[in-house]
Amino acid sequence: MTIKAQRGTKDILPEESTTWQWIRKQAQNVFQNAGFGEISTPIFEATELFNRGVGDSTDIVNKEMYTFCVGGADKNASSITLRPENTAGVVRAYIEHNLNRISPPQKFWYFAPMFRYERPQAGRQRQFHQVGVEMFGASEPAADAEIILSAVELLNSLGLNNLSVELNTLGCKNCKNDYREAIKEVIKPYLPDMCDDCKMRFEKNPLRMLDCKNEACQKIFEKEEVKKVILKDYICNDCKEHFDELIKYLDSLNINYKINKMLVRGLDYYNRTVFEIKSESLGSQSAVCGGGRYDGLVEMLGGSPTPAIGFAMGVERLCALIDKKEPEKLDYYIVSTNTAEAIKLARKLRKMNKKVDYDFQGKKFSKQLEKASKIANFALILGDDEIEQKFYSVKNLSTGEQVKVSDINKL
RNA sequence: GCGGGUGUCGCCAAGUGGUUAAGGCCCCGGAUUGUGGUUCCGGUAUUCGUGGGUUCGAUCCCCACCACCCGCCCCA
Repeated sequence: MTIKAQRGTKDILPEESTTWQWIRKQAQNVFQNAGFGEISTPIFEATELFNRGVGDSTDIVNKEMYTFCVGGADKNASSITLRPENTAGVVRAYIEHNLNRISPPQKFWYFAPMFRYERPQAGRQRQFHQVGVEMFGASEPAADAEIILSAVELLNSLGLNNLSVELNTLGCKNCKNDYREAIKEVIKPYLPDMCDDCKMRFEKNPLRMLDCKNEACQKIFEKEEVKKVILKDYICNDCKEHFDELIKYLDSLNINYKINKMLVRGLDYYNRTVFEIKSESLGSQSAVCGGGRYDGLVEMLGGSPTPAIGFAMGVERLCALIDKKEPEKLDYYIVSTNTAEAIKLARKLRKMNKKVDYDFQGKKFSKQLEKASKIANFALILGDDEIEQKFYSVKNLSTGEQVKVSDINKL
């Protein structure tokens, strides 16, 4: 039996890697132009970080974590977990390195693998990659706009212009509570008719009921008195103002968005602004980007109270939406019957920062040229005549035109 | 975790309970021992996801497992 890649993981081969490199480069441009610095945190963290950070009531923590006990019977045995998302780790690093000493806002971006033990399907793997940003120390609505803008800018730079942003506000500590209680109150009589998941959500995280796709549950949300509660603004004045201002910014930036009162999101740490960017063409795994504000998280993980906001995009899902990038061709393929000369020439040209390859297996001239035509823009012919008379024959492989060059620096 | 579908070469695929498992692309070699992308010729699966079972005999029938796909759940 040969060994295969683990379920839900895959190899990124050079062919596909071209597209990945491109995405990463676009992200780097867009984010660094906007003042984000790259941050890389370890792929595993103390399990407790996610339990506390992501939240005990989330599916991610309850059933999707890759958790290991290391240290065995040792007294120092500890539980570690492969990160299922990156926000908790970045917050941990922010606190650990006192990054609040930098004058706020502190802005970070990342491109990194994540791990969730889920049933794989299209657009969903056990090891997948997220590209995203986190920003600390700014509570202003303009910060929200800036974050959403950078998400949109990245998507645009990838050629994805038709995705719409869904937007909602969950309110702050105070009004979120009122809202939650009001929902529970009005739903309570119908609870027996709801699905098992919602019965559990009712206790643990009632707002999550709203994005249940179960028909019976949806019908309950359609009921007049329930709808009234959902649509009634429980949001406090501060939160409302925050949201209204954000919208003004988005309008002035001509960013398309749709307000979706049912948008809740699955991670516990969110408050106020939450948003999602979806694509029609991804089947059921339609979310390309998700994010929001998490003003309480830094404090909850032991830092000083610090407002924060961020988002993450699924790189594999982005890949599915954009056209494949062709790998760049070599500048030169050296066609030669003299390997010793070819190798020296290749070295020289590579030092001149040219992309160069050559044959060192003694293949026939015509085979070398054939190879050249597949992978390079020019064939650099270095045969006995050339070596003897000290020149190079340079053949343009798309036009067939061939010229003699005596000085290699003039290539 | 639940429901459904699929599984023949790197890729796309035909195929049948019975001696050697079509074809195309890609790849390799030759025609063309210093001029490619066209053409022509030739080569590449002891094997049909894996393991059992039924059978004189199974790629094709049955069972289990695995992987992938679609939906649910969840999320990026």
